[in-house]
Amino acid sequence: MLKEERHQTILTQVELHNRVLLTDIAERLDVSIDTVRRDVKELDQESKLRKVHGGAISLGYTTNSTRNNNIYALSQKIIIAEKAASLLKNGAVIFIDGGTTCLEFARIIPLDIQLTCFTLSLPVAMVLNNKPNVEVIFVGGQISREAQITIGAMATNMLSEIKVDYSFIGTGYVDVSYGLTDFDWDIVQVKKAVIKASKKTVLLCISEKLNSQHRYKICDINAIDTMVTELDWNDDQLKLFSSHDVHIF
Amino acid sequence: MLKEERHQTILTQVELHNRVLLTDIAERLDVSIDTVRRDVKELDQESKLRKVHGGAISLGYTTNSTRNNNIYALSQKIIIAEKAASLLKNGAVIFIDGGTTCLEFARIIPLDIQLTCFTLSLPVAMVLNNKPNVEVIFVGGQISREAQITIGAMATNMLSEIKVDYSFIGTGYVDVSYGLTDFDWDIVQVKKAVIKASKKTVLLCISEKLNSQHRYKICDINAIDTMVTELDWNDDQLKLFSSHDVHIF
DNA sequence: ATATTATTTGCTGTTTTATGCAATTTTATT
DNA sequence: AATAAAATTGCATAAAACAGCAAATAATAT
Repeated sequence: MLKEERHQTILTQVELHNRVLLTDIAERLDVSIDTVRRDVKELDQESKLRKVHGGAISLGYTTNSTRNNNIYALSQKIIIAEKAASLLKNGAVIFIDGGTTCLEFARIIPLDIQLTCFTLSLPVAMVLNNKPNVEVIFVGGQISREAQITIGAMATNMLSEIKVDYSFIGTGYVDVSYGLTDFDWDIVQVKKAVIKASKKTVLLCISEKLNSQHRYKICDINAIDTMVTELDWNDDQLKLFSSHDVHIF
Repeated sequence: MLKEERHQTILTQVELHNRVLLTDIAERLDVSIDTVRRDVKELDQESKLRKVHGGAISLGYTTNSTRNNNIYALSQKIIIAEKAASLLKNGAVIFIDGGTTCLEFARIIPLDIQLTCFTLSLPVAMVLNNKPNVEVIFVGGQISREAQITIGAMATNMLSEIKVDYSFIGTGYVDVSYGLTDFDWDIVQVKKAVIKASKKTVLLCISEKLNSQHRYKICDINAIDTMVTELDWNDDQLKLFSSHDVHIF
């Protein structure tokens, strides 16, 4: 039996049951426990699973609390959040969207800056509420279970009655020529309302979501005033956006 | 059973019930109490929960009262919450107030009951959002930092446009003859609006807050339809309320 | 093909870790 | 203060991890 086959079997078992015992694997593969131990050690070093005393567990199984997306994506979001935070001005009235990138942005807001923040995201509101100099105003309405934001007529209604200096939206899918899109109609509606309610709109966007589209349109690309990504843009790349009135950051 | 699995089970139980007894866990996992104690100790050191005498409690219950180090300190609130939950009917449209007692109530709502819940409390909304059969509608407005609820004109405005079957309010200070009071004017305003928006009002109240008053009046005692406390009331005690149209539970 | 080298595997003894039990101390409640 | 429950401590046992070694296997060079 080849090592690679064993590795494959172990990974399959881990995915299937969320956990395995070294003794079970050793018996099933008919190899010594030491071999299994060495296999699991390697797989652990390759970050394919997590080795624990007596066995191994699936990576996804580790925590149910803070959705531990991959670490790489998180670091990208933090880069974006830091860039966006540098745009903040004292005393501003802003809006912060839902989603993990915007949550990261909310977390990174300095404690000494004075802001009035509208939001429709429950986690964002919780985070902002711990900033001593931020006044939080929550946009009410029906709560979307997965997204943890308010959606629906009540939300768009309330949004139609407010005006903010800057909105920071973390919307999904951006195509230079077609504009911003999303796959959820309700979410598209609130995002449209948010953009309408803001004098300037800042888009927080991971580069991998560039040049992709979904079912429903939010707005044209030039409805965005500033786009923040994790990249350092060179002139060639910037040219793509040159015809649109978007500031790339 | 791997240690990691036990940890996960313990954490899940803590999230669900806010508190667990070491003896319960030991029985459920079929390990000795010492093992459970060691597990909980580790989880405490990892800040995944808070270990207390006899068990563990969920974080977020950092009630910074000095001697809240026993597992039964929450029991009054849980007794009230359980009583109140028994009043729930399938399909009802209800409102849930802020505060720790109401949060306890929200947590204890059975997973299988179908409800539409309005709330103005961020923690309550987060909890309800994890109940598969509860539709959550958040009352928007300015967020009160300490209370973690919405206050102000925006909130009372939105409340004036809704009507619920039952509201569960966890207001502070109750005096049989004078009525309900509180020391925060803004909170009094929203509570008044809530009572107005509900066909029936249920008051969740720890007995120690009975017969005390504060600056601002919320309503008369007979504006309350049902009062839930942690006590078993005898006839003598009930007589106090006999002249008012309040159902004591 | 054969010899040489490198890698893998299983075994041994040792060390570490996990677990349960009993005796003692601490804590909470009446 | 008295009592009962829980925490702590020390200890024994067993399981697992580890390190080193030698045989077996695979890879490579000659």
